[in-house]
Amino acid sequence: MNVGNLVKESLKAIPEPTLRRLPIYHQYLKKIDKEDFISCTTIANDLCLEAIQVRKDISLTGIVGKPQVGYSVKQLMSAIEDFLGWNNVMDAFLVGVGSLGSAILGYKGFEKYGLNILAGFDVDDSKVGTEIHRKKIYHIEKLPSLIKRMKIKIGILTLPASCAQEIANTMVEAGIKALWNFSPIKITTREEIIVLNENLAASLAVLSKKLQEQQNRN
Amino acid sequence: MNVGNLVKESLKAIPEPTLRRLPIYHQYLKKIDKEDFISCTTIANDLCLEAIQVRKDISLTGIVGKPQVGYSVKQLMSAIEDFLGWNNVMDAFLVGVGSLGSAILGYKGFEKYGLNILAGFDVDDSKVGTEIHRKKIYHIEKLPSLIKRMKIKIGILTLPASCAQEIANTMVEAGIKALWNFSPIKITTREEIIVLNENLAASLAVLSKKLQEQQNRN
DNA sequence: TAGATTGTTAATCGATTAACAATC
DNA sequence: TAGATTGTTAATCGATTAACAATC
Repeated sequence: MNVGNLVKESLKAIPEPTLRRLPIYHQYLKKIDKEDFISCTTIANDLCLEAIQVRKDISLTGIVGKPQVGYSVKQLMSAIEDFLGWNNVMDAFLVGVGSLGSAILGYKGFEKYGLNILAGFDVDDSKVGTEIHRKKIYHIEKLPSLIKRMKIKIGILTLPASCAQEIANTMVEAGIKALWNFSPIKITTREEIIVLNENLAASLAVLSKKLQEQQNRN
Repeated sequence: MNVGNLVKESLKAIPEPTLRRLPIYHQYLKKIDKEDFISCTTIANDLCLEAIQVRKDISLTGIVGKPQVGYSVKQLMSAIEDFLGWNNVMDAFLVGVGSLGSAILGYKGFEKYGLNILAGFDVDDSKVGTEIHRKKIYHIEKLPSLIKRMKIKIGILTLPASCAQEIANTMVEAGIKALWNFSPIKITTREEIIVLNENLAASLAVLSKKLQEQQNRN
């Protein structure tokens, strides 16, 4: 692969399915890091995937393996970390400190994955001013000014359906560039803003419909 | 469409992207249910989708619209409910009553979406015997016998990476047919078991990589 | 009727999978 | 060297999108 291709390659967006599998490879490699080298066949077998798919995903991170040997586990892990930006931790605000919001505030794993939740926001005066899992909770009124002052780019929404879109709009106006939305409603914004809608009802629909289909088959 | 096609159609699995969008249409329709009829163009515009995609999704639920008028909002909502089985509530057990597990135990929305979490399970003796959000917490030892006795088909995993696979295996042996996994590791099982892996690291990878790409573009 | 909308068949696009050459 | 594995190009498959006929 020549330099021209590399440039072209880097301009092409990475397929979303690949992005979703890379952390799974990393989680898997963590468990088996006694081994020096691993082949994509082994990874695929253990994760119920196709070897060719693993190989293609890995090639997108830019790492090269050794024929007859496989990939260096260490090298592969750190290539995934670099590729996904886990070494450049980004700050985020979380809005809506209900039970799901609190759980996410307290999740220790995010910093390893490049995300640092700085603070939480809520309208509930009994929460404002307290700390939850060591993160300060501010009144939602302060959200726009703090987003601007601290140049926060990522917002996490754990809000009721009724106000999620409105608060999302406020945050985007204040300069937020990416929204991770756990509210039970789809958030829509200007095209250039990244929105990732995590919809529990959507996932549950997949689970229960597949279960129905499975039960009907027998 | 004749009866033969209907039968053929019902045997074909519904595409997963469609299953994920149907609940989003429902959440959207709830907000605007003053209107009698709605066109797929309107739905698509409001949800940033393509009209043809909405039309195709809707057609898979079996509902028919009226040319020049659109779809009856009421009819469409109840068709989605029926199609996704929201009227046949299924029981589930949740394993791992940490902060995420507790949040999910307490989420009121699931019953509307056809899921009733009956109880929680944990190894922590300070939790066993208590109630969290009105759900009893049992020791994980009792999991297999209760799954068998109550014929539970759905398990929700909110466990640390270190024990998630092992407990999943136990549950499948006891008769669980579907696993909804929030643990930070991919769960693999026998082919006929439905597994839905919700991996926060995977989602975060999509969000942060897209944000990187977006920032590099400018 | 004219026109807007649905329903269906065909074309396109992107991800997965297959085939095979390159490598150690 | 032979053989196992990677890397790359081509084929396949499924979802999205386009085109257009059917409908009220």
